[in-house]
Amino acid sequence: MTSDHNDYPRYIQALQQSSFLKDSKAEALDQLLSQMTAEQWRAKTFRNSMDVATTFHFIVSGRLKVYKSNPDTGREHTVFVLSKGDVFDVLSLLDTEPNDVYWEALDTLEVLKIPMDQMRLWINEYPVMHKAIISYLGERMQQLMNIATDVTLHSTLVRLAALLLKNINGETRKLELINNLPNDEIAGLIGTTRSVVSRHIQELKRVGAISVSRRKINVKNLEVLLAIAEEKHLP
Amino acid sequence: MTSDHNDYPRYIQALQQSSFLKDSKAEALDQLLSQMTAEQWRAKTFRNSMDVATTFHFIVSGRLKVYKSNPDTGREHTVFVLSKGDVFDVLSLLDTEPNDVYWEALDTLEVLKIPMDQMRLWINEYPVMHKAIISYLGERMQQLMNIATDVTLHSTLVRLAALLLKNINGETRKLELINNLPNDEIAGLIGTTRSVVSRHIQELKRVGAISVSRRKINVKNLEVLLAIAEEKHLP
DNA sequence: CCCAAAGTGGTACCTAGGTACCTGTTTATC
DNA sequence: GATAAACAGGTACCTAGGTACCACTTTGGG
Repeated sequence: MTSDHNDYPRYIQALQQSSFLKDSKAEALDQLLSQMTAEQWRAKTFRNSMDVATTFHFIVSGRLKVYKSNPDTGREHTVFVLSKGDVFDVLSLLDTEPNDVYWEALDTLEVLKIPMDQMRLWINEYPVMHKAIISYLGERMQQLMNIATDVTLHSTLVRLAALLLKNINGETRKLELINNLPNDEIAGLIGTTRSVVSRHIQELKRVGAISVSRRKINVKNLEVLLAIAEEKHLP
Repeated sequence: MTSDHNDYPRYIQALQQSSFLKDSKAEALDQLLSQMTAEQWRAKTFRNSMDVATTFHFIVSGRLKVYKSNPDTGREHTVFVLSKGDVFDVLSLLDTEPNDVYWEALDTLEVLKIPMDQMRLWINEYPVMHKAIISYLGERMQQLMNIATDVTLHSTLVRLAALLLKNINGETRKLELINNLPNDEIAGLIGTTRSVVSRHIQELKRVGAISVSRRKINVKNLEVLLAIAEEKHLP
Protein backbone atom coordinates (compact mmCIF):
# COMPACT_ATOMS: atom_id res chain seq x y z
CA MET A 1 0.00 0.00 0.00
CA THR A 2 1.27 3.47 -0.89
CA SER A 3 1.03 6.57 1.29
CA ASP A 4 -1.48 8.23 -1.06
CA HIS A 5 -4.04 5.59 -0.12
CA ASN A 6 -7.32 7.05 1.13
CA ASP A 7 -7.26 5.28 4.47
CA TYR A 8 -3.50 5.60 5.04
CA PRO A 9 -3.74 8.07 7.96
CA ARG A 10 -6.38 5.92 9.63
CA TYR A 11 -4.23 2.82 9.26
CA ILE A 12 -1.13 4.55 10.63
CA GLN A 13 -3.17 5.68 13.60
CA ALA A 14 -4.37 2.11 14.22
CA LEU A 15 -0.78 0.82 14.16
CA GLN A 16 0.37 3.54 16.53
CA GLN A 17 -2.33 2.57 18.99
CA SER A 18 -1.24 -1.08 19.03
CA SER A 19 0.41 -2.16 22.28
CA PHE A 20 2.35 -4.65 20.19
CA LEU A 21 4.09 -1.82 18.33
CA LYS A 22 4.09 0.76 21.11
CA ASP A 23 7.85 1.36 21.10
CA SER A 24 8.21 1.69 17.34
CA LYS A 25 9.27 4.90 15.60
CA ALA A 26 7.07 6.59 12.97
CA GLU A 27 9.37 5.73 10.09
CA ALA A 28 9.44 2.08 11.11
CA LEU A 29 5.64 2.02 11.05
CA ASP A 30 5.61 3.71 7.63
CA GLN A 31 7.97 1.07 6.36
CA LEU A 32 5.75 -1.65 7.82
CA LEU A 33 2.51 -0.26 6.42
CA SER A 34 4.06 0.05 2.95
CA GLN A 35 4.31 -3.76 2.89
CA MET A 36 0.75 -4.36 4.06
CA THR A 37 -2.57 -5.03 2.36
CA ALA A 38 -5.99 -4.15 3.76
CA GLU A 39 -8.69 -6.82 3.95
CA GLN A 40 -12.30 -7.03 5.13
CA TRP A 41 -13.78 -10.05 6.89
CA ARG A 42 -17.58 -10.23 7.00
CA ALA A 43 -19.12 -11.14 10.33
CA LYS A 44 -18.93 -14.89 11.01
CA THR A 45 -16.13 -15.63 8.58
CA PHE A 46 -13.54 -17.80 10.24
CA ARG A 47 -10.04 -19.14 9.71
CA ASN A 48 -8.00 -21.81 11.45
CA SER A 49 -4.31 -22.03 12.28
CA MET A 50 -3.44 -23.44 8.85
CA ASP A 51 -5.03 -20.51 7.04
CA VAL A 52 -3.32 -17.80 9.05
CA ALA A 53 0.08 -19.44 9.61
CA THR A 54 1.68 -17.65 6.64
CA THR A 55 0.17 -14.19 7.17
CA PHE A 56 0.36 -11.83 10.12
CA HIS A 57 -2.64 -9.61 10.88
CA PHE A 58 -3.32 -6.29 12.61
CA ILE A 59 -6.88 -5.38 13.54
CA VAL A 60 -8.00 -1.91 12.45
CA SER A 61 -11.64 -2.17 13.50
CA GLY A 62 -14.20 -4.78 14.54
CA ARG A 63 -13.99 -7.69 16.96
CA LEU A 64 -12.47 -11.13 16.51
CA LYS A 65 -12.82 -14.12 18.81
CA VAL A 66 -10.02 -16.61 19.28
CA TYR A 67 -11.38 -19.99 20.30
CA LYS A 68 -10.89 -23.73 20.48
CA SER A 69 -13.66 -26.18 19.79
CA ASN A 70 -14.53 -29.83 20.24
CA PRO A 71 -15.98 -30.93 16.89
CA ASP A 72 -17.58 -34.02 18.46
CA THR A 73 -19.77 -32.09 20.86
CA GLY A 74 -19.85 -28.70 19.18
CA ARG A 75 -18.73 -27.02 22.41
CA GLU A 76 -16.54 -23.95 22.03
CA HIS A 77 -14.33 -22.02 24.44
CA THR A 78 -13.38 -18.48 23.53
CA VAL A 79 -9.95 -17.56 24.84
CA PHE A 80 -9.68 -13.93 23.72
CA VAL A 81 -11.76 -11.28 22.04
CA LEU A 82 -9.40 -9.13 20.01
CA SER A 83 -10.13 -5.62 18.75
CA LYS A 84 -8.46 -2.48 17.39
CA GLY A 85 -4.68 -2.62 17.87
CA ASP A 86 -4.53 -6.36 18.55
CA VAL A 87 -2.57 -8.74 16.34
CA PHE A 88 -2.75 -12.39 15.30
CA ASP A 89 -1.32 -14.95 15.26
CA VAL A 90 1.62 -14.30 17.53
CA LEU A 91 2.32 -18.01 18.03
CA SER A 92 2.75 -18.60 14.29
CA LEU A 93 5.09 -15.63 14.26
CA LEU A 94 7.27 -17.44 16.80
CA ASP A 95 7.28 -20.61 14.73
CA THR A 96 5.90 -22.80 17.46
CA GLU A 97 4.20 -26.06 16.61
CA PRO A 98 0.82 -25.45 14.98
CA ASN A 99 -1.93 -25.16 17.55
CA ASP A 100 -5.42 -25.82 16.31
CA VAL A 101 -7.16 -22.61 17.13
CA TYR A 102 -9.93 -20.80 15.26
CA TRP A 103 -10.51 -17.12 14.58
CA GLU A 104 -13.95 -15.78 13.82
CA ALA A 105 -15.12 -12.23 13.14
CA LEU A 106 -17.85 -11.10 15.51
CA ASP A 107 -18.57 -7.97 13.44
CA THR A 108 -17.29 -6.76 10.11
CA LEU A 109 -13.55 -6.84 10.63
CA GLU A 110 -10.92 -4.64 9.03
CA VAL A 111 -7.40 -6.06 9.09
CA LEU A 112 -4.02 -5.14 7.67
CA LYS A 113 -2.06 -8.19 6.61
CA ILE A 114 1.56 -8.90 5.77
CA PRO A 115 3.35 -12.13 4.81
CA MET A 116 4.77 -13.80 7.91
CA ASP A 117 8.35 -13.86 6.54
CA GLN A 118 8.31 -10.14 5.89
CA MET A 119 7.00 -9.51 9.40
CA ARG A 120 9.87 -11.58 10.83
CA LEU A 121 12.41 -9.62 8.78
CA TRP A 122 10.90 -6.33 9.92
CA ILE A 123 11.14 -7.41 13.57
CA ASN A 124 14.79 -8.37 13.18
CA GLU A 125 15.51 -4.92 11.78
CA TYR A 126 14.09 -3.29 14.92
CA PRO A 127 15.56 -5.08 17.94
CA VAL A 128 13.44 -3.03 20.34
CA MET A 129 10.57 -5.22 19.12
CA HIS A 130 11.93 -8.23 20.99
CA LYS A 131 11.26 -6.54 24.31
CA ALA A 132 7.82 -5.46 23.13
CA ILE A 133 6.98 -9.03 22.12
CA ILE A 134 8.20 -10.38 25.44
CA SER A 135 6.02 -8.02 27.45
CA TYR A 136 3.06 -8.71 25.16
CA LEU A 137 3.48 -12.46 25.67
CA GLY A 138 3.91 -12.01 29.40
CA GLU A 139 0.65 -10.15 29.67
CA ARG A 140 -1.21 -12.70 27.58
CA MET A 141 0.27 -15.55 29.61
CA GLN A 142 -1.04 -14.06 32.79
CA GLN A 143 -4.51 -13.71 31.27
CA LEU A 144 -4.38 -17.29 30.05
CA MET A 145 -3.43 -18.55 33.49
CA ASN A 146 -6.52 -16.90 34.92
CA ILE A 147 -8.74 -18.27 32.17
CA ALA A 148 -7.27 -21.74 32.67
CA THR A 149 -8.03 -21.85 36.38
CA ASP A 150 -11.28 -19.84 36.44
CA VAL A 151 -13.42 -22.70 35.23
CA THR A 152 -12.43 -25.02 38.06
CA LEU A 153 -12.15 -22.43 40.81
CA HIS A 154 -15.40 -20.51 40.29
CA SER A 155 -19.03 -21.27 39.47
CA THR A 156 -20.58 -20.15 36.20
CA LEU A 157 -22.56 -17.37 37.93
CA VAL A 158 -19.40 -15.97 39.49
CA ARG A 159 -17.59 -16.14 36.14
CA LEU A 160 -20.46 -14.33 34.41
CA ALA A 161 -20.49 -11.54 37.00
CA ALA A 162 -16.70 -11.23 36.73
CA LEU A 163 -16.92 -11.08 32.93
CA LEU A 164 -19.39 -8.20 33.09
CA LEU A 165 -17.27 -6.32 35.64
CA LYS A 166 -14.12 -6.79 33.58
CA ASN A 167 -15.79 -5.17 30.58
CA ILE A 168 -17.41 -2.17 32.19
CA ASN A 169 -15.98 1.15 31.16
CA GLY A 170 -15.01 3.04 34.31
CA GLU A 171 -16.63 6.31 33.24
CA THR A 172 -19.60 5.55 31.04
CA ARG A 173 -20.47 2.44 33.06
CA LYS A 174 -21.38 0.81 29.78
CA LEU A 175 -20.24 -2.61 28.67
CA GLU A 176 -17.44 -2.57 26.12
CA LEU A 177 -16.06 -5.26 23.83
CA ILE A 178 -18.66 -7.85 24.79
CA ASN A 179 -21.80 -5.83 24.34
CA ASN A 180 -24.37 -6.92 21.79
CA LEU A 181 -23.17 -10.50 21.91
CA PRO A 182 -25.78 -13.28 21.90
CA ASN A 183 -25.92 -15.65 24.88
CA ASP A 184 -24.06 -18.19 22.75
CA GLU A 185 -20.95 -16.07 22.60
CA ILE A 186 -21.09 -15.08 26.25
CA ALA A 187 -21.29 -18.78 27.09
CA GLY A 188 -18.13 -19.45 25.07
CA LEU A 189 -16.33 -16.70 26.99
CA ILE A 190 -16.97 -18.24 30.39
CA GLY A 191 -16.68 -21.84 29.25
CA THR A 192 -20.27 -23.00 29.58
CA THR A 193 -23.39 -23.41 27.43
CA ARG A 194 -25.94 -20.89 26.21
CA SER A 195 -28.76 -22.19 28.38
CA VAL A 196 -26.76 -21.74 31.56
CA VAL A 197 -26.00 -18.15 30.58
CA SER A 198 -29.67 -17.53 29.88
CA ARG A 199 -30.61 -18.89 33.31
CA HIS A 200 -28.01 -16.75 35.07
CA ILE A 201 -29.07 -13.63 33.20
CA GLN A 202 -32.61 -14.22 34.50
CA GLU A 203 -31.17 -14.52 38.00
CA LEU A 204 -29.11 -11.32 37.67
CA LYS A 205 -32.17 -9.46 36.40
CA ARG A 206 -34.22 -10.84 39.30
CA VAL A 207 -31.77 -9.50 41.93
CA GLY A 208 -31.60 -6.14 40.12
CA ALA A 209 -27.93 -6.39 39.14
CA ILE A 210 -28.58 -5.89 35.43
CA SER A 211 -31.29 -5.11 32.92
CA VAL A 212 -31.46 -6.25 29.33
CA SER A 213 -32.92 -4.36 26.40
CA ARG A 214 -32.49 -5.15 22.72
CA ARG A 215 -29.59 -7.56 23.30
CA LYS A 216 -27.73 -5.00 25.37
CA ILE A 217 -26.89 -5.71 28.98
CA ASN A 218 -26.98 -2.68 31.30
CA VAL A 219 -25.35 -2.89 34.68
CA LYS A 220 -27.79 -1.56 37.29
CA ASN A 221 -26.11 -2.41 40.55
CA LEU A 222 -22.34 -2.71 40.68
CA GLU A 223 -22.31 -3.65 44.37
CA VAL A 224 -24.46 -6.74 43.87
CA LEU A 225 -22.40 -7.75 40.86
CA LEU A 226 -19.19 -7.34 42.87
CA ALA A 227 -20.59 -9.38 45.75
CA ILE A 228 -21.42 -12.20 43.37
CA ALA A 229 -18.05 -12.06 41.61
CA GLU A 230 -16.25 -12.20 44.95
CA GLU A 231 -18.41 -15.08 46.13
CA LYS A 232 -19.78 -13.05 49.03
CA HIS A 233 -23.31 -13.40 47.68
CA LEU A 234 -25.33 -15.93 49.68
CA PRO A 235 -28.34 -17.00 47.61
CA MET B 1 29.14 -19.80 44.70
CA THR B 2 32.72 -20.45 43.65
CA SER B 3 33.87 -23.06 41.15
CA ASP B 4 35.52 -25.15 43.85
CA HIS B 5 32.11 -25.98 45.28
CA ASN B 6 31.46 -29.71 45.60
CA ASP B 7 28.31 -29.70 43.48
CA TYR B 8 29.56 -27.16 40.93
CA PRO B 9 29.83 -29.63 38.01
CA ARG B 10 26.37 -30.99 38.74
CA TYR B 11 24.91 -27.48 38.83
CA ILE B 12 26.58 -26.50 35.55
CA GLN B 13 25.17 -29.63 33.99
CA ALA B 14 21.68 -28.75 35.22
CA LEU B 15 21.93 -25.25 33.74
CA GLN B 16 23.16 -26.62 30.42
CA GLN B 17 20.17 -28.92 30.25
CA SER B 18 17.70 -26.07 30.73
CA SER B 19 15.72 -25.19 27.62
CA PHE B 20 15.57 -21.65 28.97
CA LEU B 21 19.35 -21.34 28.62
CA LYS B 22 19.85 -23.63 25.67
CA ASP B 23 21.61 -21.07 23.45
CA SER B 24 23.98 -19.80 26.14
CA LYS B 25 27.75 -20.24 25.95
CA ALA B 26 29.70 -22.05 28.67
CA GLU B 27 31.38 -18.91 29.98
CA ALA B 28 28.04 -17.14 30.26
CA LEU B 29 26.73 -20.01 32.36
CA ASP B 30 29.84 -19.92 34.55
CA GLN B 31 29.33 -16.23 35.09
CA LEU B 32 25.65 -16.87 35.95
CA LEU B 33 26.37 -19.71 38.37
CA SER B 34 28.99 -17.61 40.16
CA GLN B 35 26.18 -15.27 41.26
CA MET B 36 23.86 -18.04 42.44
CA THR B 37 23.10 -19.70 45.75
CA ALA B 38 21.86 -23.25 46.22
CA GLU B 39 18.77 -23.89 48.34
CA GLN B 40 16.74 -26.91 49.42
CA TRP B 41 12.97 -26.92 49.75
CA ARG B 42 11.48 -29.77 51.76
CA ALA B 43 8.44 -31.49 50.23
CA LYS B 44 5.25 -29.45 50.75
CA THR B 45 6.95 -26.12 51.37
CA PHE B 46 5.29 -23.43 49.32
CA ARG B 47 5.77 -19.82 48.28
CA ASN B 48 3.46 -17.33 46.63
CA SER B 49 4.14 -14.62 44.06
CA MET B 50 5.15 -12.09 46.72
CA ASP B 51 7.84 -14.41 48.10
CA VAL B 52 9.43 -15.22 44.77
CA ALA B 53 9.06 -11.84 43.03
CA THR B 54 12.55 -10.70 43.94
CA THR B 55 14.43 -13.95 43.28
CA PHE B 56 14.73 -16.04 40.14
CA HIS B 57 15.01 -19.83 40.49
CA PHE B 58 16.40 -22.76 38.48
CA ILE B 59 15.38 -26.28 39.38
CA VAL B 60 18.26 -28.75 39.79
CA SER B 61 16.23 -31.73 40.99
CA GLY B 62 12.79 -32.57 42.33
CA ARG B 63 9.31 -31.54 41.21
CA LEU B 64 7.45 -28.30 41.81
CA LYS B 65 3.78 -27.62 41.09
CA VAL B 66 2.58 -24.19 39.97
CA TYR B 67 -1.04 -23.67 40.93
CA LYS B 68 -3.84 -21.26 41.69
CA SER B 69 -6.32 -21.80 44.46
CA ASN B 70 -9.66 -20.57 45.69
CA PRO B 71 -9.21 -20.06 49.44
CA ASP B 72 -12.98 -20.03 50.02
CA THR B 73 -13.55 -23.53 48.71
CA GLY B 74 -10.06 -24.99 49.03
CA ARG B 75 -10.12 -26.03 45.37
CA GLU B 76 -6.80 -25.95 43.55
CA HIS B 77 -5.83 -26.09 39.89
CA THR B 78 -2.29 -27.06 39.00
CA VAL B 79 -1.10 -25.33 35.85
CA PHE B 80 2.37 -26.81 35.48
CA VAL B 81 4.61 -29.38 37.11
CA LEU B 82 8.17 -28.14 36.79
CA SER B 83 11.31 -30.27 37.11
CA LYS B 84 15.05 -30.32 36.33
CA GLY B 85 15.96 -27.50 33.94
CA ASP B 86 12.78 -25.48 34.48
CA VAL B 87 12.80 -21.96 35.90
CA PHE B 88 10.46 -19.74 37.90
CA ASP B 89 9.02 -17.18 37.95
CA VAL B 90 9.31 -15.98 34.39
CA LEU B 91 6.43 -13.52 34.76
CA SER B 92 8.11 -11.71 37.66
CA LEU B 93 11.23 -11.55 35.52
CA LEU B 94 9.22 -9.66 32.90
CA ASP B 95 7.92 -7.25 35.49
CA THR B 96 4.26 -7.93 34.77
CA GLU B 97 1.62 -7.14 37.35
CA PRO B 98 1.81 -9.59 40.27
CA ASN B 99 -0.29 -12.64 39.63
CA ASP B 100 -1.32 -14.60 42.67
CA VAL B 101 0.11 -17.99 41.94
CA TYR B 102 1.55 -20.54 44.36
CA TRP B 103 4.54 -22.83 44.08
CA GLU B 104 4.79 -26.00 46.13
CA ALA B 105 7.48 -28.67 46.21
CA LEU B 106 6.14 -32.15 45.47
CA ASP B 107 9.40 -33.79 46.54
CA THR B 108 12.58 -32.46 48.10
CA LEU B 109 13.51 -29.69 45.70
CA GLU B 110 16.98 -28.42 44.88
CA VAL B 111 17.06 -24.92 43.37
CA LEU B 112 19.69 -22.39 42.39
CA LYS B 113 18.58 -18.85 43.11
CA ILE B 114 19.74 -15.42 42.04
CA PRO B 115 18.38 -11.93 42.82
CA MET B 116 15.91 -10.85 40.12
CA ASP B 117 17.84 -7.66 39.30
CA GLN B 118 21.04 -9.57 38.70
CA MET B 119 19.20 -12.00 36.46
CA ARG B 120 17.83 -9.08 34.42
CA LEU B 121 21.32 -7.61 34.07
CA TRP B 122 22.72 -10.95 32.98
CA ILE B 123 20.03 -11.29 30.30
CA ASN B 124 20.76 -7.83 28.93
CA GLU B 125 24.41 -8.77 28.59
CA TYR B 126 23.50 -11.73 26.39
CA PRO B 127 21.01 -10.54 23.76
CA VAL B 128 20.58 -14.06 22.40
CA MET B 129 18.57 -14.65 25.58
CA HIS B 130 15.70 -12.51 24.28
CA LYS B 131 14.98 -14.99 21.53
CA ALA B 132 15.26 -17.88 23.97
CA ILE B 133 12.77 -16.21 26.30
CA ILE B 134 10.37 -15.55 23.45
CA SER B 135 10.36 -19.16 22.32
CA TYR B 136 10.05 -20.35 25.92
CA LEU B 137 7.01 -18.09 26.44
CA GLY B 138 5.50 -19.16 23.12
CA GLU B 139 5.67 -22.80 24.09
CA ARG B 140 4.18 -22.17 27.52
CA MET B 141 1.40 -20.06 26.01
CA GLN B 142 0.39 -22.87 23.76
CA GLN B 143 0.30 -25.27 26.69
CA LEU B 144 -1.77 -22.79 28.69
CA MET B 145 -4.26 -22.42 25.86
CA ASN B 146 -4.83 -26.16 25.88
CA ILE B 147 -5.16 -26.26 29.65
CA ALA B 148 -7.61 -23.35 29.54
CA THR B 149 -9.94 -25.01 27.07
CA ASP B 150 -9.54 -28.65 28.15
CA VAL B 151 -11.83 -28.31 31.12
CA THR B 152 -14.80 -27.13 29.08
CA LEU B 153 -14.19 -29.21 25.97
CA HIS B 154 -13.55 -32.62 27.54
CA SER B 155 -14.94 -34.74 30.37
CA THR B 156 -12.88 -35.57 33.45
CA LEU B 157 -12.35 -39.17 32.31
CA VAL B 158 -11.01 -38.01 28.94
CA ARG B 159 -8.72 -35.50 30.66
CA LEU B 160 -7.38 -38.19 33.02
CA ALA B 161 -6.64 -40.56 30.14
CA ALA B 162 -4.95 -37.74 28.21
CA LEU B 163 -2.87 -36.83 31.27
CA LEU B 164 -1.61 -40.39 31.60
CA LEU B 165 -0.78 -40.60 27.88
CA LYS B 166 1.06 -37.28 27.95
CA ASN B 167 3.33 -38.55 30.72
CA ILE B 168 4.22 -41.99 29.42
CA ASN B 169 7.84 -42.42 28.45
CA GLY B 170 7.96 -43.72 24.88
CA GLU B 171 10.50 -46.44 25.61
CA THR B 172 10.05 -47.62 29.18
CA ARG B 173 6.26 -47.18 28.99
CA LYS B 174 6.45 -45.94 32.57
CA LEU B 175 4.79 -42.81 33.86
CA GLU B 176 7.16 -39.89 34.31
CA LEU B 177 6.78 -36.62 36.18
CA ILE B 178 3.36 -37.46 37.63
CA ASN B 179 4.11 -40.87 39.06
CA ASN B 180 3.75 -41.44 42.78
CA LEU B 181 1.32 -38.54 43.15
CA PRO B 182 -1.71 -39.00 45.41
CA ASN B 183 -5.17 -38.69 43.85
CA ASP B 184 -5.35 -35.17 45.29
CA GLU B 185 -2.56 -33.93 43.08
CA ILE B 186 -3.80 -35.73 39.99
CA ALA B 187 -7.18 -34.06 40.56
CA GLY B 188 -5.51 -30.64 40.64
CA LEU B 189 -3.80 -31.38 37.33
CA ILE B 190 -7.04 -32.07 35.48
CA GLY B 191 -9.10 -29.48 37.33
CA THR B 192 -11.40 -31.69 39.35
CA THR B 193 -11.66 -33.19 42.84
CA ARG B 194 -9.95 -36.17 44.41
CA SER B 195 -13.08 -38.27 44.62
CA VAL B 196 -13.75 -37.98 40.91
CA VAL B 197 -10.21 -39.12 40.17
CA SER B 198 -10.62 -42.05 42.52
CA ARG B 199 -13.83 -43.07 40.75
CA HIS B 200 -12.23 -42.82 37.30
CA ILE B 201 -9.18 -44.82 38.40
CA GLN B 202 -11.56 -47.60 39.48
CA GLU B 203 -13.18 -47.41 36.03
CA LEU B 204 -9.82 -47.53 34.21
CA LYS B 205 -8.76 -50.52 36.29
CA ARG B 206 -12.08 -52.22 35.52
CA VAL B 207 -11.61 -51.92 31.74
CA GLY B 208 -8.00 -53.10 32.04
CA ALA B 209 -6.40 -49.84 30.91
CA ILE B 210 -4.25 -49.47 34.01
CA SER B 211 -3.24 -51.22 37.22
CA VAL B 212 -2.27 -49.58 40.49
CA SER B 213 0.25 -50.85 43.02
CA ARG B 214 1.76 -48.93 45.91
CA ARG B 215 0.62 -45.52 44.62
CA LYS B 216 2.11 -46.18 41.19
CA ILE B 217 -0.08 -46.29 38.13
CA ASN B 218 1.00 -48.76 35.44
CA VAL B 219 -0.41 -48.45 31.97
CA LYS B 220 -1.62 -51.87 30.82
CA ASN B 221 -3.46 -51.11 27.60
CA LEU B 222 -2.45 -48.08 25.56
CA GLU B 223 -5.16 -48.67 22.94
CA VAL B 224 -8.01 -48.43 25.43
CA LEU B 225 -6.46 -45.35 26.98
CA LEU B 226 -6.11 -43.73 23.56
CA ALA B 227 -9.70 -44.56 22.66
CA ILE B 228 -10.89 -42.88 25.85
CA ALA B 229 -8.67 -39.82 25.36
CA GLU B 230 -9.93 -39.38 21.81
CA GLU B 231 -13.53 -39.80 22.93
CA LYS B 232 -14.01 -42.91 20.78
CA HIS B 233 -14.76 -44.99 23.86
CA LEU B 234 -18.48 -45.75 24.11
CA PRO B 235 -19.23 -46.82 27.66
C1' DC C 1 5.86 -50.98 70.57
C1' DC C 2 1.58 -48.49 71.10
C1' DC C 3 -1.36 -44.84 70.04
C1' DA C 4 -2.57 -40.50 68.00
C1' DA C 5 -2.68 -37.87 64.13
C1' DA C 6 -2.06 -37.11 59.59
C1' DG C 7 -2.48 -38.90 55.05
C1' DT C 8 -4.87 -41.53 51.41
C1' DG C 9 -8.56 -43.77 48.94
C1' DG C 10 -13.61 -45.54 48.24
C1' DT C 11 -18.47 -44.48 47.66
C1' DA C 12 -23.59 -42.87 48.65
C1' DC C 13 -25.86 -39.00 47.99
C1' DC C 14 -27.00 -34.59 45.97
C1' DT C 15 -26.74 -30.41 43.06
C1' DA C 16 -24.69 -27.36 39.39
C1' DG C 17 -24.84 -27.23 35.00
C1' DG C 18 -25.69 -29.59 30.39
C1' DT C 19 -29.20 -31.52 26.92
C1' DA C 20 -33.31 -31.20 24.50
C1' DC C 21 -37.31 -29.08 23.35
C1' DC C 22 -40.01 -25.23 22.83
C1' DT C 23 -41.49 -20.30 21.72
C1' DG C 24 -40.69 -15.87 20.02
C1' DT C 25 -38.09 -12.65 16.87
C1' DT C 26 -35.39 -11.14 13.06
C1' DT C 27 -33.78 -11.59 8.25
C1' DA C 28 -34.12 -13.06 3.50
C1' DT C 29 -36.94 -14.33 -0.75
C1' DC C 30 -40.36 -13.84 -4.00
C1' DG D 1 -46.08 -7.91 2.58
C1' DA D 2 -46.48 -12.96 3.25
C1' DT D 3 -43.75 -17.07 4.30
C1' DA D 4 -39.81 -19.63 5.25
C1' DA D 5 -35.56 -20.03 7.28
C1' DA D 6 -32.29 -18.71 10.37
C1' DC D 7 -31.49 -16.83 14.76
C1' DA D 8 -32.15 -15.94 19.68
C1' DG D 9 -33.71 -16.90 24.26
C1' DG D 10 -36.47 -19.60 28.06
C1' DT D 11 -37.03 -23.77 30.81
C1' DA D 12 -38.09 -28.94 32.28
C1' DC D 13 -35.55 -32.69 32.82
C1' DC D 14 -31.46 -35.40 33.69
C1' DT D 15 -26.58 -36.66 34.48
C1' DA D 16 -21.56 -35.67 35.35
C1' DG D 17 -19.15 -34.48 38.83
C1' DG D 18 -18.80 -32.38 43.63
C1' DT D 19 -19.66 -32.94 48.85
C1' DA D 20 -19.55 -35.54 52.83
C1' DC D 21 -18.67 -39.42 55.27
C1' DC D 22 -16.25 -43.53 56.13
C1' DA D 23 -12.41 -46.93 56.45
C1' DC D 24 -7.85 -48.11 55.93
C1' DT D 25 -2.84 -47.07 55.98
C1' DT D 26 1.34 -44.64 57.10
C1' DT D 27 4.09 -41.63 60.11
C1' DG D 28 5.89 -39.86 64.31
C1' DG D 29 6.23 -39.15 69.37
C1' DG D 30 6.53 -41.04 73.96
